[in-house]
Amino acid sequence: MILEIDDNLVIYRKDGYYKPEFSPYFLYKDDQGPIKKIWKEFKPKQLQKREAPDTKAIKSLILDVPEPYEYDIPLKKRYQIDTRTAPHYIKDELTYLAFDIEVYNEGGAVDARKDPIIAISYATKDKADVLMLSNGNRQTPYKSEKQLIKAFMDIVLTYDPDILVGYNSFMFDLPYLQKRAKKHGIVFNIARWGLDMGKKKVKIPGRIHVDMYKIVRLFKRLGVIEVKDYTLKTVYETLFGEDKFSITKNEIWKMWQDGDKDLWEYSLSDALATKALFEHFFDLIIELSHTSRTFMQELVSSTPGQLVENLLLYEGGPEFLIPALPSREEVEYRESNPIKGAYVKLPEPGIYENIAVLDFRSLYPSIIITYNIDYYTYNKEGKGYISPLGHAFLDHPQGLIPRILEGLIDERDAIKKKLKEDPDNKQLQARAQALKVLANSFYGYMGYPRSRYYLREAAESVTAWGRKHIMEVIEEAEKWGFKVLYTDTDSVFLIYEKKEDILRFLEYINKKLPGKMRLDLENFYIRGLFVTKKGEEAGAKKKYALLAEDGSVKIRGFELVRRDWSPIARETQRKVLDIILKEGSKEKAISYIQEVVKRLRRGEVKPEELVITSQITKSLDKYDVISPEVMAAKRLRQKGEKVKPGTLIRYIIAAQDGKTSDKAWPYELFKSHNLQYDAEYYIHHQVLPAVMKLIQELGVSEAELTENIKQSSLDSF
DNA sequence: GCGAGCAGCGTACCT
DNA sequence: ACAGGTACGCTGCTCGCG
Repeated sequence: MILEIDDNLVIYRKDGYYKPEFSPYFLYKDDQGPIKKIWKEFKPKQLQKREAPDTKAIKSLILDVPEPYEYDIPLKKRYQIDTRTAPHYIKDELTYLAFDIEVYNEGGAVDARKDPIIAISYATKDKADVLMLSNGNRQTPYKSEKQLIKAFMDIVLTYDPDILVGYNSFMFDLPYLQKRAKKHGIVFNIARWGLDMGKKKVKIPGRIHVDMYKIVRLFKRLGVIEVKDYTLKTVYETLFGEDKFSITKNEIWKMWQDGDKDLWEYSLSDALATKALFEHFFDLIIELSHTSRTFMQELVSSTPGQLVENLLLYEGGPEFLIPALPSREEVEYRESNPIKGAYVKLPEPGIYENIAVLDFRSLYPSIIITYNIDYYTYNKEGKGYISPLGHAFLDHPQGLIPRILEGLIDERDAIKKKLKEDPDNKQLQARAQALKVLANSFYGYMGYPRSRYYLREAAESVTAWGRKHIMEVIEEAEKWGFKVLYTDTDSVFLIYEKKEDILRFLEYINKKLPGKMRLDLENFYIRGLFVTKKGEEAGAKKKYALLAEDGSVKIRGFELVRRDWSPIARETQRKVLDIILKEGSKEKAISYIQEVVKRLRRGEVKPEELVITSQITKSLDKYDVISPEVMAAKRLRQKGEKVKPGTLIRYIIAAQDGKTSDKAWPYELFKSHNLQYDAEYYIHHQVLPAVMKLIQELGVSEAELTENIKQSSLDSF
């Protein structure tokens, strides 16, 4: 079992490592036809200096070769393609150790130059412990930070795990350990064979380093999980539905000084939670690795686009000529010419009964397979399937992406069958999920400007066929006498009288659909709500709530699903939606809203309920417009906190003069400065906007509600 | 100098 | 750094008024 292949083509197994004999090549055409040229023969001097041929260097050296091909394939990929080497992990043979460090810091940003490590926790399959640094109040075996770090190194080297698991360990724990060790004149080395770790990147030769933070971000992009932020606590709690032990981070230093047992508990809980996350996703990590032909170490730092590319290179490499990566100019050109996407029907606002939701099963993958849409089947002479935009795709031979997609979908169907007999089989579940998320990523990759296999004509044909098919369903449904409430991309909302009519309609449509395409019943709903756009008569797209027969409520788009709205507004909206869908009581909805307004005016609402969360996406100085989250972020930075792209800012609007952004304070500062919240802001900019459109559908006018609110505010004083 | 109206930016959502 | 379609808050500008 190969654990990892690094960029220098060193192959690591559990029992050792080796470097295979391998001569990478590129192709070029001349009068004689295609010729294979070995890289190191081409310009020996420049290239043999390096362990790994640098594809960029090669590219610049072969510009004078007529029609060069496949000169930019990374060495590791070239090796995988030519020797048919792909990951095959065996779960039961892999050992792992999760870990986490705590740092002493009395305020401001944590700084490796001054702040020592005070605790290191770890957890393996059957053991967990905390190594805590001694202090005046609590004696432990670790009298110095140096001893602490060495003890942890010993634990790793003795347990000898194949996989080292952390949470944000790429960016924090491992570099921090390295820096602190260096300060004490030792090398932090936990490699398997005594090799040094990389100077820049954190590398642990012989082991796989899995940073669960990165995995969580990848899984979010793949649509595997849904989390509101990426802290270990949030992710753990969303996944397992139970509270994780936590403490206030800026009290860690004090807790350590006091010898507080809760710090020990907290440190342990971080290692245990990291381990739990890893174990929860272990099967899926392995299956995604297998399916995308991506070794686990690479998978950890991959994007969905890379996974798709790896699979395409591996499957197509030996047979199809691999297209080169696009130049910067080409990427810019592609970016400035986006392709037309899906069709969304404008809904009529209102409350409806008896709604059936139908949707196409894997719409874009099924279109790609059915019409054989591919980089290699695109035909300029107009032969084959003609898309609604007039682009042609040969009906045979089968293209690379259609072939791969069909393989993924067929295998998934086979696994689904097996799962019927063995429903609790975790490995099969993970395999089915891996196949699904990968299949769903291909359309995006076709239209991804940096893709090797980008083809505008292909990507825009996929969406054009998608629009055509959904339009046809709308037309047919109307012919059948159904009211078509709403459609978005691949789903159709119909109002029905008898469920049986819907089933007959489905059967009729499916008989007419070509190839792999299929329309499914998603569910029947008792009641549904569509609202207007703010301040307009027209319906709002991508915003609705549906009450299913089992009492569950499906909510899309509303403020209550958005993290950049405060919990108080979201919770009030959720409650009002519930009242509307389940009871339809105007009075109850109004009195609930009044209660919330009163609580806000009386200052009874806790700060946690007022926190608005928003992400910073670029460097703080690059913002031209200072929005509330940017202002709050600047206040954090002033205090010494690091704010980078990707940082989530949690802020509260305080009662003071000025623009909204002037009043935006980071949650921590809001509390430590003993600020008051701006009740009127939360009433008029959060709670009321969130519920107004809902109760309008119940026939409550804005005047009626504000009148009630004025009265309720009088009552409260 | 001031408020209303609006464009553009920015974020997070839906499929 | 896999796609496009959409809603909506906020800032900061222009404009009309005086």
